[in-house]
Amino acid sequence: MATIYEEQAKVFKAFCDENRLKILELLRGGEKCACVLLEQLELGQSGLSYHMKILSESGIVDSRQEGKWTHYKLSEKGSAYASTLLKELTTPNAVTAETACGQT
Amino acid sequence: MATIYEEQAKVFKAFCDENRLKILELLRGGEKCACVLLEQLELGQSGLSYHMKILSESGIVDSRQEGKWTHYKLSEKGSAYASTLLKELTTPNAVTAETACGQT
DNA sequence: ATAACATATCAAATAATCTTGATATGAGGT
DNA sequence: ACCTCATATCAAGATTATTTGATATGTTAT
Repeated sequence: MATIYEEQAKVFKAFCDENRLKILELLRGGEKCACVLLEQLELGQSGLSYHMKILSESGIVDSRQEGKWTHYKLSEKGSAYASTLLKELTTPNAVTAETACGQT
Repeated sequence: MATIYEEQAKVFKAFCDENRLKILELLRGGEKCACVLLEQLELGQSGLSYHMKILSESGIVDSRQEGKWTHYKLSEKGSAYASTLLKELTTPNAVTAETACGQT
C-alpha cells in the first residue's frame, strides 16, 4: 500500500530524469512509436521500456498498442492532473496560522 | 556545467520525496523555522538540512536568516516557475508533425 | 573570549534508481 | 506450428540519493 506522498511523488518522477525529459520533448511533437523513440535516444531497448513504464505510471504518458508496436503520447488528462497537483502542493492554505519559532 | 534537462529535473525533485512533500505540506501553513519543522517530522537535524537544501535549490522554497534561526517558506515565484515549466514540458508543440512508425 | 545553541557540512553506510545484457511474452506472417 | 520482430521483464552491476552520526560554522549571550 502506497502512501499519498508516494502517489504524488510518482507523478513528478516523470520529470526528474534526463532521459525522460528527452522522451517528453519528443512526445511534444506528437504520438510516437517506441521504435522511433529508440532511434532518437541514447538508450537501449530495455532502458527505453523501463522509462516508458515510469512515464506511463506517472499518468503523463498514454500508450496504445497497434499490432506489434506500442505508441506513446502525452496524456492531456495526466498533464492537467500534474498541473493541478503542483498548484495544490505549493498554494498556502489560509487555515493554519503562521507559527513563530518555539511555539507549538 | 549542468544540462538544461538537469536544471529542469532539479525543480521537480522537490516533489519526488516523501519527506519533502511533508515539508511542503507544513510550509503551506506559512513560514516555519527549521526547529519547528524538525519537531513535526521523523527526521534528524542533518537530514532536515539536506532536504531543505534540495528544496531551496529547486526554487520552490525561500529561506531567511533571523539570528540563529533559519525560516523557510514557499516561494511564489519558484512555484509559478515550476507551474509554467510543467505546462511547457507537457504541451504539444504544433510545429513538428506526427511521424508514423518507421518513418524518419 | 567562552559557552550554548541552531544550522550546515562531511563522511560512511544504506537504500533506491538506472543501465545493460539475457531471456520471456505476444503479435504477425509463412 | 514455426519464425521473426517489437516490446517487456529479469537479474546483476553501476550510479545516485538518502540517512545517520560526527564535526564545523556562525550567532547570541555571558
